[in-house]
Amino acid sequence: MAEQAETLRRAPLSRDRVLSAAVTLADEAGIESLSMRNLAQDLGVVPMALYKHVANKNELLDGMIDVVVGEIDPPVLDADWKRVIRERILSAREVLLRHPWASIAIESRNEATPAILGYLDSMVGTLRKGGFSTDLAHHVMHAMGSRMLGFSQELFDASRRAGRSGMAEPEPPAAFPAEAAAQFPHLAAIATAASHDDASVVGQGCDDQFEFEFALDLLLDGIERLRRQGWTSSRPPR
Amino acid sequence: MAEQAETLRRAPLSRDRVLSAAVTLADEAGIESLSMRNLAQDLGVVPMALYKHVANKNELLDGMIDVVVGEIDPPVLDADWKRVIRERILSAREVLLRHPWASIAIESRNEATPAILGYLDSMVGTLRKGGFSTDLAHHVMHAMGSRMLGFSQELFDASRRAGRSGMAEPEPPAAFPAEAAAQFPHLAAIATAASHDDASVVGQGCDDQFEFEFALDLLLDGIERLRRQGWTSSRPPR
DNA sequence: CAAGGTAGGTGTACGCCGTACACCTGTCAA
DNA sequence: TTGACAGGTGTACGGCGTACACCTACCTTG
Repeated sequence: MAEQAETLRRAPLSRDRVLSAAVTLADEAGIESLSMRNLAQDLGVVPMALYKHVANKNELLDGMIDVVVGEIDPPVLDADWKRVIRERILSAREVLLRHPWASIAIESRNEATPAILGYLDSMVGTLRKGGFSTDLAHHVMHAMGSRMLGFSQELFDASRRAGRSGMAEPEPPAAFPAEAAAQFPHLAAIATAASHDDASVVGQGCDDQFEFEFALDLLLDGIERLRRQGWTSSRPPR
Repeated sequence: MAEQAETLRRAPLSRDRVLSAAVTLADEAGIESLSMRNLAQDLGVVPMALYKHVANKNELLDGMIDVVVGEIDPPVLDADWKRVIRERILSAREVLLRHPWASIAIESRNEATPAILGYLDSMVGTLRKGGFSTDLAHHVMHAMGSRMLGFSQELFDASRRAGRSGMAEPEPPAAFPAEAAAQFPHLAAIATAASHDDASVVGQGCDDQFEFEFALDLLLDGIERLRRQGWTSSRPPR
C-alpha cells in the first residue's frame, strides 16, 4: 500500500523530465556523476525505466545538449552583423557558464545535434545578410570554431574543470609554485603579472571573460576587415 | 618450461615501453579501445603489471600526451616571431594529425603536463623576444587557445572523430541530406559550394588544412597589428 | 656464500558502468 | 470483456579501473 502510494505520488516519467533531471544532476554533481543509475535514483525509478524515454546514454547527452542550446538567446533583429553575432555568442557563453559540463559534452559527441545545426545555420544566415559571400562565411565559421558556441578550448581552464568534478573547492590561490617558476619563466611572468594588476581577481589571476572577449573581438575585427576588402578565396587549385 | 621461455623472450616492461605501446594502440584502434586490459594484452602481460610503471590510467594518458608533445619540432632559430610561431604550430598540427586521439586526450585532462607547459612557455618566450609585452603575450596565448597546440575545436571534424573509433571507414561522400538542406539552408549552401569549387577534395567537401591556416593567419595578422600599435591592456578596473 | 630486501609480474576480487531481455501491471480502445 | 500496449521492474552479463595479497627472481650486504 505504501508502495502504491509512492507510485501514485510520483509524477510519471517523460523524456522532458528525464532530460531536465539529467541537466540538473550534471550541473550540481558534475558530468562524471551522470550515470544512468544515479539519474534513475534521482528520479526515484529503476535504471532501466529511463530506456523507455531515451534510447541510450549518448542520446541522453544529445538531448541534454539540445536543452542547453535552447537557452541561448535568439538573434537580435535589425542590428549589424557584428553586433548580432557578438551578442549571440556572449549569450551562448553565459549559458555555457551556467552548465559547465556542456562544452565537454558537446566536444565529445561526434555528430551535431539538430539544435546545434539550427544555431549554426542561423549564424551563417546572419553573416550572409551582413554581406558575406558563402565562401567567406564558411571560412569564418571554421575560424570561430567552438567560440561560435560560447566556449573556446582554453587547454586548462578552471570553469570547464568544474564541469568535471562537481563543486570542487575553488582551489586556493595556488600561486605559481617556485620550482615551476624556474622551469617555465615566461609562464611565471604572465601568472604574476596577471594576478598583480588586478587585486580583485582572486585565485587564478586571470579574467576569463576579458580573455574571451579579447579573442572574440580580435577575430571579429579581422573578419570585418576581410569583408570590407571583398576577400575571396585565393585557395590554390591544389 | 614453455612458460619460462616466454617470460624470458619477452623484453621487460618499462614506463617507456608501456607508453609507446599505449600510443600505438590508440593510434591504431582508437582512444576508446585503450583500456588497461587491452594494453596489457598487447604487451603480453597481466593488467595489474602496468601499475608498476604508471600510477593509474590518468597518469598513463599524461605520459602519452608528453610523448606526442615531444614530437613537435623545436622552434626555428633566427626568424621573426610570426614565422617561428606559425611553423611551430603547423608542426604541432602535423603531429596531432598523426595521433588523432591526442587532441581529445589533451582536452579531457584537467592539468597541463610538464611537456605542455614547456611548449607553451617556449611559445611565450618567442613572443617576448618578438617585442610583445607580457600583458599582450598573455592575451595572445588565450586567443590562440588550442590552436597553439595544433588543433582547433572544430565542433564536428572528421579527423578528430577518427581518434574515437579507430579506422572508421572514411564515410561515403554523404552529400547534405535533402531534408536537412531544407531545414538548414545556409549550411547546405556552404556544403555544396565547398564540394563544388574543388573537385579534387573528396568526401567531406572542405579542406581542413586550408581552414586551419585561414584561422591561424587571421589571428596572427590581427595580433601583428596589435603589436605594431603597441597595444596595451585597457582592461576596465573591475 | 647465506640472508633478506626489493622490483616487478600475478591472481583474485570489488564496485562501478551501460544495457539486453524477460516480465509485470495498469489503462484504454474495440 | 478482452486484449494490445505503454511504461515501470528485476535480473544478469560483460566491460571497466584498480586495491590488495601474493609469489619469485634478483641484488646487496654482512
